[in-house]
Amino acid sequence: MAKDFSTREDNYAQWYNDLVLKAGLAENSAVRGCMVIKPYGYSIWEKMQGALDTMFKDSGHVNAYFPLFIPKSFFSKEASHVEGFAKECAVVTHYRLKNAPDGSGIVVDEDAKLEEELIIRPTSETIIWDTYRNWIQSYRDLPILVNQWANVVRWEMRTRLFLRTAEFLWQEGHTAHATEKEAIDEAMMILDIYADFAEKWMALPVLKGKKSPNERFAGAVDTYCIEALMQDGKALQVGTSHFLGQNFAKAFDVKFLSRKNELEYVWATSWGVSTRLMGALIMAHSDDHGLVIPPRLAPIQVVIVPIYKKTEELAAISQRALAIKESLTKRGISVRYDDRDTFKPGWKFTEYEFKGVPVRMAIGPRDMENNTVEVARRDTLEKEIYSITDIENKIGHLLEQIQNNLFQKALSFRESNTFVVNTWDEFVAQLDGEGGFILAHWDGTPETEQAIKEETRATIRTIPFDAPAEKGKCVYSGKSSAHRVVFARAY
RNA sequence: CGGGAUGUAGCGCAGCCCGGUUAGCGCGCCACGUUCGGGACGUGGAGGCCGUGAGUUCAAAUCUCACCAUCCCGACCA
Repeated sequence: MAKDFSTREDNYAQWYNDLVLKAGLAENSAVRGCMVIKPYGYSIWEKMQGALDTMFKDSGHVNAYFPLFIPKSFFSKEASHVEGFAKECAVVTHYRLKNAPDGSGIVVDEDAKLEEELIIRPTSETIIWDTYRNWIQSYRDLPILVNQWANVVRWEMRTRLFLRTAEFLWQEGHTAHATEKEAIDEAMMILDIYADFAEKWMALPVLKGKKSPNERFAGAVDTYCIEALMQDGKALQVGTSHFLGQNFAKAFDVKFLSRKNELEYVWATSWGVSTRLMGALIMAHSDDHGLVIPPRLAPIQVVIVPIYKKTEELAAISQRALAIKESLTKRGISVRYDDRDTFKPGWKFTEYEFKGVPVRMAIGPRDMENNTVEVARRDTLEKEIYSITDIENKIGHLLEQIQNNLFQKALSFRESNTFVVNTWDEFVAQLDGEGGFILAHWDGTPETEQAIKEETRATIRTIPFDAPAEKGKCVYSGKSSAHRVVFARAY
């Protein structure tokens, strides 16, 4: 099949990397740890943005934009927040360059040193809560339901395209509320939106739950998350929603007068998903033939390839193809008609397969005679001859079917890779074998979680909301536990 | 930041140990012709500061040192 392309079994990490590069999604840039997102990759991200943005707005949120730079002093106001991010911050110290006196090039002008260094945002809680102080005086100013689409920078040690880059794109929601309950409800509602998006758009089944204290966001009271399982048996955190309590309100002195005329601190949430979703999408569905993109996120949902020997044939085929394209477009399906004569049909087949286009149509002389098209679906690689009557509805249904099939496939993969484990030996054996989600008892202490992590590299991915009550003994300490949690090795 | 590996044409690699004409090969690219229902073939052609910088030498892709970058495995994280 595709040349120069690793298989999953062969080398999973290499397979992923090849896929991203060769399908034209992204590539490494001249800047360490930062990627160039190429047009095809970016168009998938735009689809994700579009769907999420609509969901946020439908639930009452509005978009705004805050600065890329944050004064250093803001960072130290929330103690655990600074501790969590200090080690990975890019810092701006000067604002001017000059020619080197010895003519060796451009150097930093030491006279242009900033009074106070600026941090390039790793996340925007601090600058936003500093701003909210001015926006909030009364309970009537609440809630504030703001989202921002932005880039952030975290100086990561080791980067991987989409999964972990020094600069990444994301959205971060920052809301302010009058009561604790309202803030928790908000954080939970957003988690539902994320889960809905993952399952309905990305065809990616996710577990919803709470993070253990060790895995909690720096500065949060509680972190809720959605967690997915990748094909190599490793977990990927795809989205988080944090209940921040009054931590940031206290740090930035954001108070409001309640109905009872009492001065109270504001309750907060923050939540985000990033271009890491691209990594999740790629790893969840793709195969050894290349990318597989769920129809609802595919920039091109249907590609039509003409097959002809002589140019005279092409005119008639094109007429047919363009008519089909128009009827599909009217039904809201995005179609590309690829009549380039510079590539052969076989080449195009492989190319679109590699790029994960959900449906491919071929129209040749036989089809012209029989009023048919050959339809190939990317998810199963099956081919079928369709009559062109009512083609737009048939293709519409097929796209829905593919979307559902991808979700079901991912779901059954997750189910068959979720294991109930009761002893430490089983626990270790499972991790060293096929991996997957491991349901095990945990005594609830950070010490045990830390010890397990050090010995096995596995972490508690989530404490599922729907975990049934079940008395048991911690796999590590043997102490009692009320329910199972989800362990896995993670990206 | 620790361990390992790799930087030679757009991509994948050979050459390096053992220094010596014009640095090769496959794919891709360009032109023309034959092809076109699963990555076609022929003929001709273009394309290289051998990662960067110092050094050793009459002579460096090749030897030495430093630096930079990338990938893999850890620690950190969305």
